[in-house]
Amino acid sequence: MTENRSAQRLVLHVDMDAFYAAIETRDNPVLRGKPVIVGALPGSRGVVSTCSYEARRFGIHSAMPVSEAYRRCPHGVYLRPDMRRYSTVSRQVMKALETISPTVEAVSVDEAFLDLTGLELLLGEPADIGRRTKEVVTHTTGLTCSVGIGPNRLIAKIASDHDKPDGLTIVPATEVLKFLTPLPVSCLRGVGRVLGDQLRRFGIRTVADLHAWSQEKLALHFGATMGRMLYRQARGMASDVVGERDHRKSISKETTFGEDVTDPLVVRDTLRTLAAGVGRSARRAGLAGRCIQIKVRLAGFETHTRSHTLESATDLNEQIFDEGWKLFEQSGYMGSRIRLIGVGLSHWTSGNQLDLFSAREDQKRRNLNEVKDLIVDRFGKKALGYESRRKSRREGE
DNA sequence: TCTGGGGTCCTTAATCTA
DNA sequence: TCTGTAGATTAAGGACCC
Repeated sequence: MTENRSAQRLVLHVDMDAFYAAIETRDNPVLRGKPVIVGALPGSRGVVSTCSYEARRFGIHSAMPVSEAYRRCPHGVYLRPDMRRYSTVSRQVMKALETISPTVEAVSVDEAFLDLTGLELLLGEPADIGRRTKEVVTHTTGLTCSVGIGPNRLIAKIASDHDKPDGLTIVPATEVLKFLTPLPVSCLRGVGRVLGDQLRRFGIRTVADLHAWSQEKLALHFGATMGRMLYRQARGMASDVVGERDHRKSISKETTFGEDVTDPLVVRDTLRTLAAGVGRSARRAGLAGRCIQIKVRLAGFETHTRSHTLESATDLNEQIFDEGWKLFEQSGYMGSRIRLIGVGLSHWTSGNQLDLFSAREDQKRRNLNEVKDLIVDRFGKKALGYESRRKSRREGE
């Protein structure tokens, strides 16, 4: 984190090029050279996750509504994401990166930071390490990536985005301001549409414009936290620590209905399914949470949340559902046109804070639920019915 | 144009508690 | 015992990221 140390540190950022679309094209050569769009299918509600560079020529980009993408490119190839396959490739990429540096931090399925500090003696100049990283990734996966190298995470990340696809950009510590100041403020972390608009109203369009503002002035207009963050980033100051990511802080599942729903029974059934998904994820991660939150998006797209903190933690499907349904009943949205419903679990509590007896009882129920999940996963719901019928027959004998 | 899903972090306000 | 206060916790909403 220390800025004076930054001069000696070296951080590399790897960003896979059009990751999902590239995997689809690699695995199905017929798609080569075609606009490939991965995300929701045309005719459904949803957005584009990733698209090939051929599709980008039509102005398509990620987060664009798929209806708009289809208008721009009706002859494109539209595919649903296959996250399991992408995760497998992602693990191969991360494994390959570990041959470059022992400190690899996976930021997402298609991005990672590497700490290169001290490796120059072993692997050569930053440019050599960058080229070698790209070679290793391509050799392992058959995919290309873009690499940025800089004195901290911010600069490395902006550098990897600077020359895409298949690029390599190196920004020495002495060149940071020269590299950063001509860029638009939207390249900075935390500057999205809303803050971008606000900054523009003050005439701030580039990092150079931002650089001219004092921290006090920024804090006055954008709040102390944001002001400090903008001030530091405009000077290329950021964390240079690469390492393990913090553990996840929440688990949630949500779904957007194909058409808005007013029937409480449909909402209830959906919430039950989502709660089961949250419970299953929590048990698999060995987590139990005290805070249950629901999310409701109405037809007009306004989104509301309601939450409740329990006295003790849970990971049980039924309890997550019960609390979630209670929150929905109390929310006053019953009978409204619902676009999306979601449920989440957070505020983890470690097991030793639970009352021992109830923890044991909970464990029994957890085990039972886990077994039921496994049976349903592997053999479908019918198998569960068969098991319970056989059990009741045995008990009757 | 008409907006997914799964996350994190920040802000603000109300309430609780030492 | 009463009151003021600061800090923690809870709840809700929003922005942003991939």
